[in-house]
Amino acid sequence: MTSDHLSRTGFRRAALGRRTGCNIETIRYYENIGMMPDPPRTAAGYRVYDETHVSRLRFILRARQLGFSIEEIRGLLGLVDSGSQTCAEVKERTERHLADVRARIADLARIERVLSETVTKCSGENVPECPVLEALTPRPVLA
Amino acid sequence: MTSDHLSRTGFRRAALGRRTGCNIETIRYYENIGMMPDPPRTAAGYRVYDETHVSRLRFILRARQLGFSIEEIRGLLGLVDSGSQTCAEVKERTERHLADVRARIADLARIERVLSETVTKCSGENVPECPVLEALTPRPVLA
DNA sequence: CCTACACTCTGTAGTAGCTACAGAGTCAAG
DNA sequence: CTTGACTCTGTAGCTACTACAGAGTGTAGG
Repeated sequence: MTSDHLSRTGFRRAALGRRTGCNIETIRYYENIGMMPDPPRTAAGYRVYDETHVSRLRFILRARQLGFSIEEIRGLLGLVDSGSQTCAEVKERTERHLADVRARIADLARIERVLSETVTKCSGENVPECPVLEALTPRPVLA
Repeated sequence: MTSDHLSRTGFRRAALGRRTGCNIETIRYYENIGMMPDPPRTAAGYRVYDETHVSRLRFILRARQLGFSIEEIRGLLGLVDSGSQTCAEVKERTERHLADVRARIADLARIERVLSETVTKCSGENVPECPVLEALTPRPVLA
């Protein structure tokens, strides 16, 4: 690695992955779908990253950790990139996402309740009859 | 539709879909991946279903509603099909799945907490500064 | 100078669980 | 004999990655 090819602060994909905890294939994926900018290249075609890429990737990763979809993140990044973001707009988007998260929790909580209630009815013995299987086997409509 | 081709109780894909609330493409998908048996066919190649298919499909759909994965359902069906199911075995599998559901709830609850706490800090005004964006923008390590 | 090794490049395929479509065939009723 | 509703098949699309093959690059050690 010569300092001709990588500027004093530049580094490559593996280093970006190491600094952010991101899989290096994922970095390329984010570039392909336009979430990360196409970085400059060395003469040999190697990507060269700097601190701006670290920041942007961390933003994306943190948003993913908070359950934002790629499209939601793309929207947030678009606002920030254009400098047109306002707290009002971001708050609204976050509240929409939050509603979605709460809906998913409600779904899972319903599942959790049914499963845990059913499982308590299980004898846990070596018999073929099982309340779980009965719950999965809908009874005839008229019986 | 002649009664030569469809036995007295037989019906086709759209009818099976209607009776179970299942998308007809999904039925074919379950057959392709071996969750549903290949049904008999008419001379023209049309699938012919009966009540056994209704039961099995309802089992699958109900299990999906309870969050079981296709592979988990395949396992349960395998037990039932071989007649070797015991309450002990089914209970164990259900508890493993339940643990998974609870882990997913915990993940989402953590997300919900962070998002809702952050959103309460939002002024919601037409200013560019936003606590949500700050939460997504990791501060420098030494500052 | 050569080789070994670590890294990078690209395109592509696989994961889960469906869902949808194109283009062809079938069947019964009007 | 046409219309319309159904069916058939293979295949592609969706989300968000992850992994691999096969080729190229750059550097350190011998």
